[in-house]
Amino acid sequence: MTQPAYVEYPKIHVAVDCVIFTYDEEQLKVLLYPRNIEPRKGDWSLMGGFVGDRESLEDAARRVLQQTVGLSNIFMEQVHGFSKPNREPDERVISVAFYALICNDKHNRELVEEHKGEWYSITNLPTLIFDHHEMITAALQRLQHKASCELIGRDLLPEKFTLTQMNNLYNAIFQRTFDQGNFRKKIASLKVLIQTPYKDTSTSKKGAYLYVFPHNYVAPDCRIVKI
Amino acid sequence: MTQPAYVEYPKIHVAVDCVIFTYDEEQLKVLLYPRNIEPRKGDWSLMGGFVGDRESLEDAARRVLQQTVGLSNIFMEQVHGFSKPNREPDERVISVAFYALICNDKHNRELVEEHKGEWYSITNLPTLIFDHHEMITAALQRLQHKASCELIGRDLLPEKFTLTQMNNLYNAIFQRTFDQGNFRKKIASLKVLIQTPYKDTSTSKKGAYLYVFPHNYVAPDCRIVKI
DNA sequence: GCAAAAGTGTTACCGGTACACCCATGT
DNA sequence: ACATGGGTGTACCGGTAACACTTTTGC
Repeated sequence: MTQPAYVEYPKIHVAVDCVIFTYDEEQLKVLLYPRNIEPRKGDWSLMGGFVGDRESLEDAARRVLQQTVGLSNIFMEQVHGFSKPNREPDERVISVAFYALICNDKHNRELVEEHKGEWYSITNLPTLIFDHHEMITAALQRLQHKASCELIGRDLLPEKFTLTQMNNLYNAIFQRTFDQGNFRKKIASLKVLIQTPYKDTSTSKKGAYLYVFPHNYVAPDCRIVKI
Repeated sequence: MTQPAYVEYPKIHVAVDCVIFTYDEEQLKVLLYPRNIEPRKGDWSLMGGFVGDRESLEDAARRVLQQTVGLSNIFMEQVHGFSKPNREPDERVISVAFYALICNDKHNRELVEEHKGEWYSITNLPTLIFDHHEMITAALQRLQHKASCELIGRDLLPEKFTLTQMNNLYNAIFQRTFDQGNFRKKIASLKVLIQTPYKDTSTSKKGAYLYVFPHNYVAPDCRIVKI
């Protein structure tokens, strides 16, 4: 409702924090930055930023991503609002977590290094400030859910990729091993990927066909279980 | 990160809006309130409220629910943050939607009537203010997802209920018809409900056994599809 | 007896899983 | 020729869907 007398109610600092995923060295990785002030100096954190007066949460997240990895037009999704009154020690801040998917070979490495950003595998995260670990956990769950409803990879793999790479990406996302044969059959049954005439011979003598997503690929509706 | 110089950044009004679901007359219903000021006077809205200085979003939603239906300890879940700068015409407000499930026969009807609240079937919603329709859509999707991962109903059905009632609840939530025989088999295979010796004879001559949830029922982990 | 809702049984099919096997090729 | 990763085939199992059937009881 939010009806009368707005002035009676407190205004609050609102921020966004970005869980930036990439896929590199057969691992799902998250971009982290070292906190450079006390308290918790040296602990790691997600990149974030405050929401401006005329900015939506999504706008703010896009701005942070642009400033962080130098990319616009990247996949991004709101995850959850974190709002415990004391979640930051110095000031009341409500923060909304987002996650983003970026191709490992497309982002601006200089920009990341300039701010001392480092990529950590999700299987081996360092100590994080505040509730940032919860944010990553929630973001990963969302990513897993998305990956279980549709074939992802367009935003994480190179433009051309082998089915083995796709398989390994899914292994990394779900932290388990999908059977090679069954995985390939599943992909084939989806009929979304396009096989190119090219082969990748870097990892095998036989060479593996490279595939691409169709340009107009839109994910089908989420097909969750029935009951 | 949200690091230095908080004072440079704007503070913003933050609100919560509650999508309150109930199950009544074989329909999933949402509680709505008429807006009593211009603009959009007479249009319907969700019940909401601003977030206090020392309150989490969840605390604020619980407070609104208490004030609205007179119940505490009800199931409730954060859905999504809505933040377009112009989503409310008069003032910048970021609002986080929640959904809640309440038993139709347990809430405080006088309190609802006092504020002119009315229950609308999700299949027949009136015109709503701002982005409240989006909020309901998003909340319903969350509810469907929850219902597809675990057996819900404890918060929507009476304490004792028949399998037909449960079946109809699922029909209402998913807006489709689940086969009677298959639904019962599925429920049985879950082995969570407890059959009581009592029968409900109000809707059939034969009478249908009443079931209850076990007191310590906790939903199993979400079993989404594999790939 | 009949209508109406509760409850059971039957069968076909599809998709997942496990795992064995074949293929192409550089060394 | 053989090791290596790419790629295919098969057999089984369980869950789902469709639908026919039986049971109970009030009228």
